[in-house]
Parts: sequence; structure tokens; C-alpha cells
Amino acid sequence: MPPPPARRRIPDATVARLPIYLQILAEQSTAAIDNISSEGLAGLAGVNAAKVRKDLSYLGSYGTRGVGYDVGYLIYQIRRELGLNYDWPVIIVGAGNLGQALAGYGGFIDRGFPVGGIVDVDPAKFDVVVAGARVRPLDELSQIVESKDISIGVVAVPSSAAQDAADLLVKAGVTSILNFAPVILSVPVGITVRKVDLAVELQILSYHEQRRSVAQQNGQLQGAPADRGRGATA
Amino acid sequence: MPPPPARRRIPDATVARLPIYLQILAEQSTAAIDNISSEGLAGLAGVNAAKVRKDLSYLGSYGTRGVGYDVGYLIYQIRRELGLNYDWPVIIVGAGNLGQALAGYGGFIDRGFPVGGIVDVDPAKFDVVVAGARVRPLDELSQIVESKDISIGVVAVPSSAAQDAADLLVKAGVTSILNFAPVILSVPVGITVRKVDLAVELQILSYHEQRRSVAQQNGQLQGAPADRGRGATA
DNA sequence: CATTGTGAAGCGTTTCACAGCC
DNA sequence: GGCTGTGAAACGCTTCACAATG
Repeated sequence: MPPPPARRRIPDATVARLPIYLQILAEQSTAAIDNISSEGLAGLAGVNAAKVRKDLSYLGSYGTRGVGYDVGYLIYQIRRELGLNYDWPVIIVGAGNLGQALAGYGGFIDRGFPVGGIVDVDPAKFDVVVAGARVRPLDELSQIVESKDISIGVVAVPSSAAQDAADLLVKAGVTSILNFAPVILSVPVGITVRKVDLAVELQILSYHEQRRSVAQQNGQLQGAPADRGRGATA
Repeated sequence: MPPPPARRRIPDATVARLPIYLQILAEQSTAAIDNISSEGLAGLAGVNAAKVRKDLSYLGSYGTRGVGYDVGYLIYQIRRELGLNYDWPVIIVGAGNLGQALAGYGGFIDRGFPVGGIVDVDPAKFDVVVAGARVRPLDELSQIVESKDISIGVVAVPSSAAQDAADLLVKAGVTSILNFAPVILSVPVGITVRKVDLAVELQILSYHEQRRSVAQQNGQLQGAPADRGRGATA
């Protein structure tokens, strides 16, 4: 069993799929299935089998020709590559509807991202307990980040406050930000930002709906286009 | 002013960026700025100017050489292309933490996606009013979809119930689904599904954090990789 | 003369096809 | 014999570079 060196640089497209494979493998493992072929995994993930093999090949040669992949071992390897062997506590900025839903969302803690803190500007929210975490004043952000050695921040504040929140997070030492506000955050080089914008998702769906209705009007029964990024037209 | 025909097929990558441009243009419009260059727009969107021009060229030739783009007209054209000239009411399946947060999320209605209904299996939640919508029994899903002519469904139920929810939505006539459950939904050809998986987002951030710590240990001060899909490493 | 619109080059991702191996 | 691992081809997206033009 080799030590955990980060070997090659893994393509971004592959990194975005590894969590999907991981989730499927975990389900297989629960169902006491301990071997899976690239084709089997591909079917469950909704992708091409060659893509699965290429993706997994970036981690190393962990399959057995003629047999497939050992589910448990693959889980171990993907988790290692994604850095999921340790918990990454997150700090949530904003204890409104969304912030509270996020804090209460079981998926966070279950998957190794415990809520290390949740802060807000509104004194009315201080000390409200959300899923085991007490809401603290925004002023304490920096102290929480430092004391709990947090590197991931979640921005769940209104658009107008998002850039300030991001600035505070960066100043406190956070190096990755998950942004739910519909604004483009400006951050220093070296900070990773991912954005989840619900309105954008809906607008992309709207585009497909609009195409559908136009196609219908023209009597064109051509298939919808394949999607990209995340999501897919089945 | 030409009538609204969906002209060429627009690349998926472009469709995914149009909502971002739209949002920025709306901000500009509010600030009484009525002209913008591809470079200006690119700067605000965090992308390359050539990309902006190519993206916009798929809609038609709506810019003026030597001048730039008329903000209002561009907003109109992007909205038209995305099918945002009409409201698209959505139905939310699941009135738990997430479903309620989504229903209450102002961004939905503000951007042309009013909550046409929210349903749940749990009788304890019936008739709870969330952001103006009364939670209804799951049984009524089909009737709500039909009576309000809803084509977009939001799946905000636990993983175990997600496929059932999707099946119900499809049977009721919904053709686009926004899925928040961490499972791959299986739907008939022609139905568009997009997935928002918070754990996946965090795991991608985790990958970058992990690389950072490995790089630090090895004293390699190489830059972090550019991101793909959504989000970006600045 | 600043800025768009776009062929063409460049680059990363996907898919194919098959050699390698258990 | 069946399935992995991977060069190479195909594809789509991004970026360049510049002609077109208000």
C-alpha cells in the first residue's frame, strides 16, 4: 500500500466527476457489492465507460484486467485523492434561510464537512442554535477560523454583502470559498472559489424549455442537446 | 426588430454563461450605464473578452464596432434567447429545510421563476405557508402541475425518495428537473435534468485544499489549477 | 480608431479501438 | 474471455489575431 503522494495533475473535468463515482461506490459498498466494472460504474453514473477508465487511470492502476475494480479499495483511493481522509470544517457566513438550511443539511457533516461555525451580522440571530451550531457575531469570524483551523468558507449572505464576506474570509485565512450569492467574487490569486447560483440553474433549464416550445411550434422533433458542466439531458 | 426565432444552436458552455452576463448587464442598467464593451463585460464576468464576443455572436450581431453593446438591447436579446420573456412557475417537491429555503429564496420569483406549488408527503407540513405558498400533499402534485402548466420541477427530498419524486414529476408532465438530492436521476430521453450537489462542490474544494497542503509540504509553490464548469481559482 | 465579429490555431476533454493482462 | 489501461483520433471550447466597420 503506497503512501499518499499526489501524483499527476488530474484534469478538472475528472476531479468534478470523482465525487459522483465516490457516492455510487459508497452505495455499492453498502449493498455488499465489492467489485464493479467500468461499464457498471459508468451506467450508474450516466457516463461513458471509457471515460470512467480514463478518469480512474489518473489515480493509478487500481483495477484488475478481466475482473474490474475493488469497490472498497477504489473508495479509499478516491477519498485519498480528494483529500477526504480528514474532516474539513466549514464556516458559514449568513444565518438566513439559506445559511440555516445549509447548516441543517445533513450532507455536510455526513460527508466530512462539519459546520465549524456560523456567523451573522444580525444580533437577533446570535445564539440561535442551528443543527448544533450557535450563530455567532460576524466579528468572531476571524477568531473562529483561526481557532478551528478552517480553510473552507461558505458565503450565504445577500448579494450586496457577499464581497465583504469573502474579503473577511480571505483575511481570516480561508483559502476555498463556496459562494451562493449571485455575484462574481473577486479574490486574490490562489484562493479557490466555486459558485452555486440557483437562478443560473433555472435559467439554463428555461433555455431548454424555450427551445422545446419553439421546436414544437415548428414541428421539429429533434432531440434536446446534451448538457455540459453538471446536469444532463437524458 | 426581427421576430424571436431560435436561430443557431448555442454551445452549452455559452448557454451556461449567458445568465452571468445577464446579471451583470442588469446591474449596469440599474447604474444607468447603457453601453458596454466586450472587455468591460468580460472584466466583470471574470472571463476573456474574446469569449464574450464569441458568446454574444451566437445570438446575432448586436454590437456596434468601435462602440460596444447597448446594455438594454443586449438584456432583451439574452432574455429572449433564454426564454425569460415569460415566467416559468416551478413546483418544489419536498418542504423540509431545503425545500423551504428554496421557496423562501427571493431569487426565484425575482428572476421569473415563481413558486407555483410546494408539496410534501408529511401531513404535519400540509398547509404550512412558506413564502406565500401553502404546502400541499404529494398526491396533488399532478393536479398542480397540470392546472398551472408547470414545466420545471425542483427535487428537494432525501436521496431515498428522489427517484420517486422525479418519476412523479415526469408523469405529471414536467420536462425539466433541478435535482438537489445526491443521486443520479434516471429520466426518459427528452427530459432535462440539472443537479446541484452541495457535497460534490465541497469535495472539489477539498481536492484543491488537499493539493495545497501537499504542495506546501513539498515546498512547491506552483499556482493552483484553473477550475472548470462553474467556479474558478482566481 | 476603437471595438466588434470571426476564421483559424491551440488546447483540453471525450471517445474509439485495441494491446496488455489477469 | 473479459476487462483494464492507454495511445491516438475526434470533438468542442477557448483564445488569438486581424479584417470589417460604424
